[in-house]
Parts: sequence; structure tokens; C-alpha cells
Amino acid sequence: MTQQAERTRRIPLSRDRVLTAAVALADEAGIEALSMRRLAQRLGVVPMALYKHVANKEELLDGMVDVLVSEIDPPVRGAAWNDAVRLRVLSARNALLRHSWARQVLESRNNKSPAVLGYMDSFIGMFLAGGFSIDLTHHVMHALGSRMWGFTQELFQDSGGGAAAGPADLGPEARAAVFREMAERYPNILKVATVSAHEDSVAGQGCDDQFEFEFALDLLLAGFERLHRQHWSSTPAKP
Amino acid sequence: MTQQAERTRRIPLSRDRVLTAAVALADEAGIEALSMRRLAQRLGVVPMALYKHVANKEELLDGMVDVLVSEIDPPVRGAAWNDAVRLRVLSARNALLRHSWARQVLESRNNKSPAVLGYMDSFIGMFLAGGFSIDLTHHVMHALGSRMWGFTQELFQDSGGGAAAGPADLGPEARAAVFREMAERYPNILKVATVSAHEDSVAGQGCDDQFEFEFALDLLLAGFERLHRQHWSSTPAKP
DNA sequence: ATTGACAAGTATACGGCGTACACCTAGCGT
DNA sequence: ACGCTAGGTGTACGCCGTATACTTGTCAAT
Repeated sequence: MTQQAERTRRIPLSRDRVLTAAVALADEAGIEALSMRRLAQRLGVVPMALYKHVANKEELLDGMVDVLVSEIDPPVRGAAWNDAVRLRVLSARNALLRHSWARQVLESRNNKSPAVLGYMDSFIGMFLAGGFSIDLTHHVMHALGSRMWGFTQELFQDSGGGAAAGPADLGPEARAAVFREMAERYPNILKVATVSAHEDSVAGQGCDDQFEFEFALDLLLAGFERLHRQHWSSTPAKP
Repeated sequence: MTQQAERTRRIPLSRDRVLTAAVALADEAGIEALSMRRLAQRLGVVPMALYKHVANKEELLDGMVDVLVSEIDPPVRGAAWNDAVRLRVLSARNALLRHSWARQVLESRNNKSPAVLGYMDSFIGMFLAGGFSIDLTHHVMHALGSRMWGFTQELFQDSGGGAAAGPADLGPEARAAVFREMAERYPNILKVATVSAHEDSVAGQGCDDQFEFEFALDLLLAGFERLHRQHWSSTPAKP
């Protein structure tokens, strides 16, 4: 009976179950809250049990990236290269935005899993299918960089008030003082921050990240197209 | 005498000394080896002594970024905007390349110190001085993203052999097997990897990171220039 | 010269982390 | 019936950041 009860109650661990739980935990509690111990607890298991399914925490993170990659749509078929690339990147971005930990984890990984290599391979394939030379494709991939994953370093996401000021909200007079100091010390930041702010707040929610992302993406894609049309090559002459 | 000896032997700690030592330690031993305890040891002091000069490890890292920023050249005066931007970015890149920890630390920071804000402000100033609209400048800064700091996510820096394969060097027959499997599973990666490899190795030291960086940078700068010339605006029409 | 405030450095301890290692145990092919 | 093995356990180690409470060395005002 005890065996029976336990058998029905507890489905055995597996690499997949571990990875899925890790993703869920990181989604909910943030990547900094993802520890082997907490993950084990969530799975109703002792910490060391995880090590029967992943070699160590690094491999756990690699596995989480694989989960992420599996959520990216395959390339659309029969589209022009630029549409294909654009859609794929935006699909990756959607996956990324669903998982707040993804950017940080992707940035920290060096060794590529088969899933990651597969994604990169098929990504490269879109340019080659579009008639790009291997040479140009190579450089174009570098130029895309992390934009291939649908993200870039965000510059202005900070907490508004200048410096490492303070966590507390400020009264209106203090706000004005901060504003005045900002205007004096960082006049240019203030200009771009206010031009796009709909609220009266300094550096409010004025930045539409999605717009910024697509702006830069399209700028690059247009540049790629131009180079492709003029048969650009990194080694201009061959004797 | 004892006092005298100790006074001469030990110059007192200071925030600057702490930050400088932290930078040196991270330079030499890698960022993952930088702990408060090790840093204290290097300074001949008990760990908690550091906390009289930095609030916590986060602030230590922020301070290290400030050191980094201080190594970036100021903008050249009297140059065209694109030359100014280009030179400044490459100067930042040089500073970055001197400190292997810089990329990772910059990526992880959210709150900007005054030094960082100052750099951004003067960076923005280069575009404005070049006649860019505030609107375009804003989007252009986003498009640059981390390239402002002289880096991008490196894509191909991995350890050659596919997958999370193994740490050991392989014999020639094993190498060939890996190669064959790569060719089968990741044909496109293999193409771009081999076209730029001077050695017979797969994904050898074929990538000239500096070239790739400048390639993408110049592509973006050219795009910026085009938009500027045609008076691009994110809000095309005004009633 | 004495004192006493204050800043700099110390000592100890806590809770958390990743994970090495030895152990148990259930289920299965023989 | 038996032993192998895969999966799960218990304990322990060394590291980490840092809270708290202490000593000590310096110097200004008395």
C-alpha cells in the first residue's frame, strides 16, 4: 500500500521534468532565486537527486536555454530572406519576453548545445537561401549578434532618478531638485529622455522597447540588403 | 617603533584603493574569482574592512565600471559626428579589451552611476552636435546598444567541437568523426566557419573580432547617416 | 596632558550556496 | 533467489556575502 501510494503520488524525476521545473521557477521567482536546493524542494526531492539528471548547475542553465530555443518558431517557408529573418527574430524575441531570465542566461553561456547550434544553423540557412554569399553571411551574423535572439542590451531601463540615488519615492520638491541637477549635469540625456516621455516624469515609460528593437533590426536588414545587392565582399580583389 | 613600522608598512584603505585592487584582481584571476574575501586578503585586511568603503559587492562592481569608464578617451573635438562616434566607440572597446571581466559586469548592471551617465550624456552630445534631431538620436542610441561600450555578444567564440562534447583534445580520427557529424547536422555553420578559417581546423581562430565589430559598427553608422540626411522622424506627419 | 568622539579595522557568526562522497533501496533480468 | 544498477538520500565541506558587536588608533577640544 505504501509502495502503491508512493508510486502513484510521485512520478519519477527526469531531465525534462527538472528542466521544466527550473524554467517555471525562474519565470516565477527570478533567476537569482533559482538554486539547486530550491529547485529540489519544488520537486519534492533532496538537492542531490537533481545531480542524477543534470551534471551541475551550468548544465541546468544550458538545458533551460534548450527549452527556450524549442519555443522559437521554425523559419517560415517560401518567404523572402528578409521577411524570414525578421519574423524569426521577432519569434525569438517573443519567447525571450516570456522568460525574464533568458537574456541574462543567454549572455552568460559560452558553450553551445546542439539545440543552439541547430538554431544558428537554420538561421544562417535563411541568408544562404536568400542568395547571400557565405562571406557576407558570416559577417552579417556577427553584426546581428544577440539580436538573433531577439534582444539587445537595454540602455535606458534604469530607475529614473540619477546616480545610485535612493529607493524611496520623492516628494515633489525633491523631484524638482533631482530634475534640476539632471538638467545641469546630463543635459543631453535629459533631452532625449523628455522628448519621448508621454508623462511628465523624467525618463518615464517613454521608451517603446519593441519599437526600438525593430528600428535597429530593420536598419541592419536594410544595410544587409544593400551590401548583398552590390555583391559586397570582405576581400575585394582576387588576383 | 611598532606603531612606526606599521604606519609605514600599511597605507590605509580607501575607496579608490579598494576599487583599483578589485580591478586588478579581476583582471588577473577572472571575475568569478573576485570575492570580497579574496579581495580583502589581497589588501592584507579582514573581509569586513571593505565594507567601510563600499556598501556591498554590488556597489563594488558599480565602482569597477566607473574605473573602466575613466579609461575611455573623451570625444575628439572638431571632428565630424561619425568620426567622433567611431573613435570613441573604439576607444571604449580598447578599454574593454584590457579588462576581460568588463563585458559581463556591464551587462549585469542596471543602475547607472554618475560616471556612466556622464559617458552616455557626452555620447549623445556627439550626435546632437552633428545636427541629429533629438528624436533620431534617441533611436540611434538604442540601436547602438551595448556597441556604445565597444562590445557585442560574441557568437562564435566557443570551444570548437560541437555540443557540450568534451574537454580533452581528440585524436585525428576522432576529429574527423566530429567534423563529419558537424557537416551532417550543421552544414551551414560549417560553411561559414570554414570560409574564414586559415587553418585546417574547424572554427579555428578564423574570426577577426575586431573586423566584425567594425563591420557592424560602420553598417549602423552608415544607416544613421542615411536617416539623418533624409530627415527621418519616428512620427512622420504632424497635423 | 586628558578625554572622548569618531573613523578604520577586527572577530565572530549566520544562513545560503554548489556539490563530493558514501549509502540505501526498489525493480529487473538472469 | 540474487545481484546489478539507476534513482533517491544523508551528511559534510568549503566557499560565499554580510549583520552585529568589538577594539584601536587619531586628533580636537578641553
